[in-house]
Amino acid sequence: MFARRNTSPTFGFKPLGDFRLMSRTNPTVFLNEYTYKKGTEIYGEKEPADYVYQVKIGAVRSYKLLSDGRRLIGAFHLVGDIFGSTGGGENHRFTTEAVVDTTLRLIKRQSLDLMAKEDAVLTRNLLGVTAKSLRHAEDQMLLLGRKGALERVAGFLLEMDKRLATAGAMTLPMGRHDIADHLGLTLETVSRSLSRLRRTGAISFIGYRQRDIILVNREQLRSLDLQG
Amino acid sequence: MFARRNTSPTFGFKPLGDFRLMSRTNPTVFLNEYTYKKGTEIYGEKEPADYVYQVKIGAVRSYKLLSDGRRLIGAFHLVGDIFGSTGGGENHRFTTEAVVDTTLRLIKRQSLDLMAKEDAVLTRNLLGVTAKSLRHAEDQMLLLGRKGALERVAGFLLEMDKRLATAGAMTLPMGRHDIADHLGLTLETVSRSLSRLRRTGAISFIGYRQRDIILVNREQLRSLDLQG
DNA sequence: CGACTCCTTGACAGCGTTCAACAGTAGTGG
DNA sequence: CCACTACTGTTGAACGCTGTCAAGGAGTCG
Repeated sequence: MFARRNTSPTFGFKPLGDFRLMSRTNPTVFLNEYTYKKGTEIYGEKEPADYVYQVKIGAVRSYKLLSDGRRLIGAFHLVGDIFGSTGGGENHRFTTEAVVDTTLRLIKRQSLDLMAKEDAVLTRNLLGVTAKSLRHAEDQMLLLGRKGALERVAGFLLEMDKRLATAGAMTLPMGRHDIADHLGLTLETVSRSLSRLRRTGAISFIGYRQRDIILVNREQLRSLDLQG
Repeated sequence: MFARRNTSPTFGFKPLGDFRLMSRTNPTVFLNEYTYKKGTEIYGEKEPADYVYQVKIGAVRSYKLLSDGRRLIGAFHLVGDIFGSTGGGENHRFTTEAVVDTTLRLIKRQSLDLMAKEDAVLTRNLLGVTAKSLRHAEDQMLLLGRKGALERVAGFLLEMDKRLATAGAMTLPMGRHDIADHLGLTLETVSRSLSRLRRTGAISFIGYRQRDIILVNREQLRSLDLQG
């Protein structure tokens, strides 16, 4: 159902200094860049975690599957986001795929771990990355456990608005199916919720592209998406 | 609805060496012990995170509320568990309460942070605690987003069985309402699911105490709780 | 142009919630 | 120690939100 071919990543070697995990005492961490075509797998669940990644261009989904095919997308990783860090664990806990054509920066985790043993700054940066993932997961638990469909979709739009932040309108990189599997809904319910938000004037689609969305009334969305 | 009186904790001063976060290079961390009566708050969401805690006796629930009163219990902390670490953040992200009369070990986070600045071992232990919380939250997302009621309850029983591990039977410290708010269900659905598991012979209650449960057929429970 | 993907919309079913009644237990105060 | 009350858990009935099934439109790609 969700089977994908695993295309070899395009190779691109390049030392770069923009990685947030960068150590201060050991600033010469060499980074590779790879480009993944839309839909290709970056790594699989339970595979050894050899790299940590940062999104340079594109978007990534990381998900878990139940044995009968049900899928939950734990997170979308957008430009600038760091993912693949397991917080010390040996294996990945999610499968990740490129949502669209995506370029990633890579750093070997082995060298990272060796450095972290003697580099408190780097370790604390790793802690920061892990803590950020934890905060997101905690909020997502509340959403999945206790919010209705309209609240989930409204909350998702507000989050994407913050993270994509392209003046006025935003273009969602992912389709309805991905959104549904992130919000614990079906794609039909996501579609109906979006239509309802459009009818009530909270959002607006641009032209025929159903992924180009304007948040017309953020206040209305926020009132739908109750906070703690 | 969930209002509780905040009883002052019983004071008990005691240096102890059993805290897993303990630094190797700085082994003289002094710990306090406090006892909280059933139902009392340990700390509130958004309060400054001044301490990290370890459960010595009892059980703790940590939860978030929506403004209309809906509650999601993100985690139960049982004997030995460490909680309250925010992974570097300044404020707590959950409210925590004692589920039953509970004794905790405390360590001042300020001293922890100061030490961690120069102590890579301690920082990596903090990272380990945070990573463990993250793993639990990730599994809980899958449960809340994609599992049915019976699967959730079966999975919960198996998890509690592992963590409580009292030969043969286990005594759940929390009531149906707490279980429901942890699993994203209502207490009625939890009760019905448990009754159904009892009727099908997967579990059994001991005497009249509905919190004393024997997992008669773990294999049956595992087949209900699909894994990835 | 045809096949495919993605999205929307409608009709209907089902799972879990809501509302309600009841029983057993624990807690409280006389 | 008992009576009273509150709390906890179970069960039933009806409702409603979301899922399932199905059809169709619009855009994309070869």
